[in-house]
Amino acid sequence: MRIDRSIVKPLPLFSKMSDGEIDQILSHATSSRAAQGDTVFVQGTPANHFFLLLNGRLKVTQVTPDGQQIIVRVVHPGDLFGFAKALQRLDYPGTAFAAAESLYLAWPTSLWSFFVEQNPVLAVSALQTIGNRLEEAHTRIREMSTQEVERRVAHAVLRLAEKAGRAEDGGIRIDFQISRQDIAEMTGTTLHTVSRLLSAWEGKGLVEGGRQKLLVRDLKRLSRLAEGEK
Amino acid sequence: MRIDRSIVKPLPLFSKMSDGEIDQILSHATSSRAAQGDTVFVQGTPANHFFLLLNGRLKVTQVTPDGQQIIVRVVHPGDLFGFAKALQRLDYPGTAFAAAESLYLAWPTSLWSFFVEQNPVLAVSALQTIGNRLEEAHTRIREMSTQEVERRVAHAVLRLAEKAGRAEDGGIRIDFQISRQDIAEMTGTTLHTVSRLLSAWEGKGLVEGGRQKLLVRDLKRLSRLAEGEK
DNA sequence: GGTTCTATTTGACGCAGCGCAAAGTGCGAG
DNA sequence: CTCGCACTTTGCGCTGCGTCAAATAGAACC
Repeated sequence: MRIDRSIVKPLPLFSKMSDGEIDQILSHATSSRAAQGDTVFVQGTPANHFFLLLNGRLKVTQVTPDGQQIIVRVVHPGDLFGFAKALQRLDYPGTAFAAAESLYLAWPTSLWSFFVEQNPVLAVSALQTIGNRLEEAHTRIREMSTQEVERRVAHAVLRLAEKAGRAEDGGIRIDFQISRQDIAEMTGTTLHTVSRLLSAWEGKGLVEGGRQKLLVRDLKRLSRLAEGEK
Repeated sequence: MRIDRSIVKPLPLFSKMSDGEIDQILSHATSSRAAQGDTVFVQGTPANHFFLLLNGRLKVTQVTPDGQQIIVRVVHPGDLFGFAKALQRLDYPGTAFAAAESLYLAWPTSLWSFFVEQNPVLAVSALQTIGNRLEEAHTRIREMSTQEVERRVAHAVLRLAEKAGRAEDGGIRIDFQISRQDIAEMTGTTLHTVSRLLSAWEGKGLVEGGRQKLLVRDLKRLSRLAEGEK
């Protein structure tokens, strides 16, 4: 399968690589399509591949031994994902599935060390990628430790708007299907509380709900709410 | 300043390097001592160095804009810390200070890319290090999302016992000064609740408290408690 | 040995948000 | 068009844990 260089060239991950290097890496990749609801990899299975999302949107979830689920993160186009091998793991720590029709590249994990050692720039980039992700995780921990639910949910919605927002008349549309349950799992609360909050916000004209849909009408006021101003 | 190779050789980070490579890296390092309470770096200041803890124990904290504090992590001997540069940041995201008399190495951040590109094995190791840290962060998020306070505190204490425990007659001593407040900041609760829990546990013979001290008497039962069995 | 400072304990009280339950609604399948 | 399912909304009662407040106890310092 032939993948065109121009597709990945704008991504920060590849920005410092020469055309030759990019081609070299792409020559080992296979591209795949995932329909909405399809899983890309499953928690606990051997981590045989690592991936790059070209298009669409994925949710990565973890299930605890006692059956509770959380959303670890949302994968946006351009993100590397599923590189468990770099985490010194043999299996995937979570399950990734498509929240929208998605297109992604896959490489065998066995090539990871090879790529990194061949191409130190990739190593530095990858390090930055994980670094960012670590920082996101710390942000989430900080929010969960210190903020009440309403602010956390507001922050989560704002991040979604920023990362997955599409301008629309009257606001910013979250560009994939997302349920109250999903938002609850991203913020450590219950779908009931999220529903109540969104209803309240809708009453104040901040957002507009819908089945698996969300439209942010007043970004400014939502931001203020997230910052703790009542 | 001359640092002997044998000090760092047993650390996983250096395990795959040749003596020559290790010497090369050490030749750029300076070693420092921090007395209890000293800060190694401060949140928001330019990240001019990255570090390796040889000895002692550090706490890394973050303060939120509204003055709330959380403990991001505890640094144990052998850990790299403060490599904000790899996180694509120019300043330190937190403050590190010594919870016990500590000894550490420091390198200018400007050498980071150089080291990584010179020495791909280091890159892979560093990636694994951050990967582990990311996983820890996710564990914490998962716990905060799904578990009630008692289990979270139990898990935190168990981790401390594992990473910083020293066998002692009658139990495992946490090997540095740690307050109820610290434990609260590690688990996202208040010092009051932690104090109440520890008192209750002490009554049941699980732990033994003290001012800034903690001794785990019954690891087994504490583990069961952490797993949710009452 | 007393004074002071900081850490810890403990009690009393209140409420944010969870659990439970039931009703409402949009959407896809047929 | 209608049926049925999955998602959402909303009400209500309860409780885990935070907040406020005050007492107690080590440690450090003079």
